[in-house]
Amino acid sequence: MPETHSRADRISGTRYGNRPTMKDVAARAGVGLKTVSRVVNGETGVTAETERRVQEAIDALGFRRNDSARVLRKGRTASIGLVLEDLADPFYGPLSRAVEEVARAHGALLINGSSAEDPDREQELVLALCARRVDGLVVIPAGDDHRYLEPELKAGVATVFVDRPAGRIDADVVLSDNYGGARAGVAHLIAHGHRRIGFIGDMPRIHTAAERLRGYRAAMEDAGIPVEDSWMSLGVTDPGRVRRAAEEMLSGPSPVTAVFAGNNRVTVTVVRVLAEQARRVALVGFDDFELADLLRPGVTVVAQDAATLGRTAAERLFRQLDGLLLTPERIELPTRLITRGSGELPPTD
Amino acid sequence: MPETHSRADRISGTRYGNRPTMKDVAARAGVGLKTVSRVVNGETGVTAETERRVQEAIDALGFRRNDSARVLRKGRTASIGLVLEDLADPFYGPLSRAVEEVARAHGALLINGSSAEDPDREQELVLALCARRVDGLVVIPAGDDHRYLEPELKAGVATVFVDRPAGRIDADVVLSDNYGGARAGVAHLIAHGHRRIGFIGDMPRIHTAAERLRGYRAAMEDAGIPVEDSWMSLGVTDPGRVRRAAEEMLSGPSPVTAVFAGNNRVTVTVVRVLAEQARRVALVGFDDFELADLLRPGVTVVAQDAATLGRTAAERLFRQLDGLLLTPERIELPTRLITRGSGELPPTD
DNA sequence: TAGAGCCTGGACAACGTTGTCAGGTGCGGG
DNA sequence: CCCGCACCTGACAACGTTGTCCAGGCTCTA
Repeated sequence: MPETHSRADRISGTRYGNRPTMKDVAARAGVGLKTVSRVVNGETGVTAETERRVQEAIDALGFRRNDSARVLRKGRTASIGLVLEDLADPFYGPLSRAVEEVARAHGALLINGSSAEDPDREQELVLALCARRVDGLVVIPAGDDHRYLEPELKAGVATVFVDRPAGRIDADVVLSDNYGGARAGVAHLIAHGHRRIGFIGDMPRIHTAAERLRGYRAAMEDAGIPVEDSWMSLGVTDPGRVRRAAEEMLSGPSPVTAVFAGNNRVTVTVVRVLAEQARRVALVGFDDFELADLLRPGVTVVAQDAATLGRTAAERLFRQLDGLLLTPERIELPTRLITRGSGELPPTD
Repeated sequence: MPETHSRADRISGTRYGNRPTMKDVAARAGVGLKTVSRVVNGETGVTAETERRVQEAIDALGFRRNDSARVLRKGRTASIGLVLEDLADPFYGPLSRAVEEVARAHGALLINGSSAEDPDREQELVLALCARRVDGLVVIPAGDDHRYLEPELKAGVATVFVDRPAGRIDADVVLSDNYGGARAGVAHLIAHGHRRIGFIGDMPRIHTAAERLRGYRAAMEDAGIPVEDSWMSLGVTDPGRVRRAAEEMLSGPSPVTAVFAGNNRVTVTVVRVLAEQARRVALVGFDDFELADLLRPGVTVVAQDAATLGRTAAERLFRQLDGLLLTPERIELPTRLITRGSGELPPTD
């Protein structure tokens, strides 16, 4: 007989779902069902001898408690859901990990899904998670109307929004100071002598993009600089179009001498474009990214702390679950300007 | 009365767990329980009028099917588990996302957890996922003994290992050609005239690290170059120690003229160290990373495709679930050498 | 030695859903 | 006019677990 069993053996041998249950364990150990339950859950009131017998049966049968059934009985699932835009985006990795760590500390598992920036997909995911009866939700919203969550909130699903506020419902939200950060970043460029400053950002229907745009406008207005339309490119994220947008504002009738990039993906593409330019163009990006310090010049950024964002949200979620939070709040975390060279270049007309 | 309701209202109004059930919907609609089930699941055999009444009750009560109970009845959970090392590592983001996409295409959700490279934590996570009765598991193993999974495999939990093979059990595995990739990378350096080549990698108990080391040794042996101990640094990953290791092999009695970095984190740190050196040292890294092309010189790497790794594994998982795969297999994906400059620098003694 | 109290173990219902099956209604054909 | 058939609907059990409650046996004390 060969030493390795093929999967066919395994499946046909014991059909899927034919896992041993507490009943089977009880039968084998010659005890009652409830006694097995007690042993499995480490409850008191079982003789050492009985416990040994039960444990033996558990090991022999390869029994593992079915948490689905447990959930049904107990009400809580000890799992939380995280809905974000794209797990592959380096900004969300640390955020997700931070949420996971907090969940782990509370004995909960993390289910997560990517909305791909699509409101319908976000809703679909969120509702699927609610159907699974996750105890709580951390949501980085793609859509701007979350009334579909009303029944869930009523039913007691803890919910915290991150990075962008919820739309048309009253819920906790943890976000970065996008407006203040962008404003400071653009002011930094102005302080270094720039007046024709370009802005490349995402669609203004995305809250963060709108706020950063607002910060850009505010900084320009503070300095009394009228903004020309050709300096702004909104709703542009894919590399090809960002490239074109950057090239246009660099070569137009009143070419910019500096660029403010609305997020990390945009920044990276702009870096590429600027590297090809003959003249030196200043750059400040929103979001820090790895190796920004190793580029020549180093890239000056407005940094937000994704991990802290995630940790703060998750902690708030569990405080909700403990019944400690009564009123939805808006928590805004500060950003930090990190100067590395690209934002300190003087204008070259 | 204020327009916003406090969370206290919501919770005390309807206690947690007091969600409407099909029974409630049935009572309100004046129909039987099973009829509600039929409507909710889109089964046939319900009058339009009855369906309308039921739908009305559903909307009025904010009913949502409890998938936990459904799972209990049906046997499958339509969810799969992904256990990896660290979600925050840029290598795992795309992998995780790829797994998610495949899961989504099969109507399944993804639960994931980070093992933090700790075998105990890996086991804890895997077993927790099994207790939730995930239909399948994609595991990037941290440990090297997976016999604890035997009962689960017997019970029919589909399992695919990724990036590193399972230990002491017979299971599907999808991995990159670490040995061949490293060998090609080091051979590339040798072809450019280097003989004193350093290797900085992770602990050899990690399969990928061991394979890459083996590739390094093979390439050196192919060229008839005896390897000196001082050129190798194993089990080193945190930036501080990588830095020290790199500095030592650059300044020792027989200083290296080129470095092969065993993974992306090591590569990045080595780039930093090399940037501070007076003489030019060649570098080839295992794993590609964003912006590698923008550095001066661009960093030559042996690239593996994390997304393909994840997609391949997930697809295989679902084929297992469909009962189509009978024998565990080992699938090895090729790597690709991407030359960007750093690996083509000549030796400078 | 008898009664009280404690400890251990088991029977039973319930969690919310779905599969099975049988009952009831309306309609068409023989 | 009645039978049979198709169609719709609902009662009931079952999924695997946990909470409640009770029975029986033991020890301890008066």
